[in-house]
Amino acid sequence: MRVTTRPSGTKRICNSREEESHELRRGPWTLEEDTMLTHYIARQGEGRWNMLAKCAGLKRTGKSCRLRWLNYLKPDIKHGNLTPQEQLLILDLHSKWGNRWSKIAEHLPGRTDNEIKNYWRTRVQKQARQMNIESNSKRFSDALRFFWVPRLLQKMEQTSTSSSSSLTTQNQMDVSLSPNSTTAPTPTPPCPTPATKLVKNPNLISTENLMPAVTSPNTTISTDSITIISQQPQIPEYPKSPLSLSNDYSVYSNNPNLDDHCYYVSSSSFDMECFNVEYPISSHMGSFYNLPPECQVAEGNWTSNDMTDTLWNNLDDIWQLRDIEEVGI
DNA sequence: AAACTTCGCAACCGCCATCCG
DNA sequence: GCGGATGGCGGTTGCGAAGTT
Repeated sequence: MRVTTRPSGTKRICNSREEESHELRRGPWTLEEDTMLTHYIARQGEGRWNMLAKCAGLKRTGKSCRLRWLNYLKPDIKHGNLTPQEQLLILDLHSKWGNRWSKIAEHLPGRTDNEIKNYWRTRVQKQARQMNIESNSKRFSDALRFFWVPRLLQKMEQTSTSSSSSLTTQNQMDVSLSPNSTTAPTPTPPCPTPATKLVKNPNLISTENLMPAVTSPNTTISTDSITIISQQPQIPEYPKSPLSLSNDYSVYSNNPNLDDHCYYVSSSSFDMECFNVEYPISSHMGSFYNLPPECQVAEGNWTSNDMTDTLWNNLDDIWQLRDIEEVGI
């Protein structure tokens, strides 16, 4: 099949079996086309897209109609920016499943695989480029864990404090913790996040034997993992294992019962105002909490080049310390 | 203000799996 | 079992908008 693009936005499909070679439109959909497609699906339902395209009088391929419907016209599609909760969930799920966009999209109601894929490529991978590292590398996943995730959690908190009732509607989250905590050395929160607290749910597994005692009011409980679980819909196969924006730390491999120790904060008792963020703190993370003042950045510019340079330098220090510990020097 | 660059995202493409006659 | 039609997925492209020089 030969395809020739035309300036008019249509292309001629030359097919030996289809000598009538009708014009097929390409490019952006017009309002009229959207209306035709929407009305047709409202009457006849979706599916059989090639047939649908013809019957609806659309000069589009079935695939194009399907894509337009699923990614844009379908009534339950959410438009607009991804919320911090959704972003966090994407980071989480991508760390588990990789580029399985449709699978990830299943856990974000109203969001399409295309949108998530675009988010990853334009935002997340951009960050990796700025840091001059591979987006699928361990270093980058560490960067996500140590800086991006806390940042998103901070945004979530800010959002919740400004509209505390919003959590009862969309995107209710659970935070699950792995037990592999180490006591943080009375850390100041990682930049630029203020300290937040974790709410323990007494109705669920007691964490007293899982979490080291907190040593001061400003101490955050630490963990190597944060899992955000979308509550709607409940999807059985959602992994309950402790999360892992990067999960190759030895503490994981040394703990075969990790799942047993995982605990969940019920969304019904989820109080964002005293929501406790667990920052990933390992024993070598002391330096992480002694970040220089320049790390304290204002809202909105944490991804600037200066910022990433600073963060990156600190991550380098952390990794060096980790390497030294692992090698036992 | 114009030229240029970067960004964000809708849409397309190619491949693969499944369905169905 | 075979082959065409269809649907679904992940990767890529093209273009308008926004930002920068």
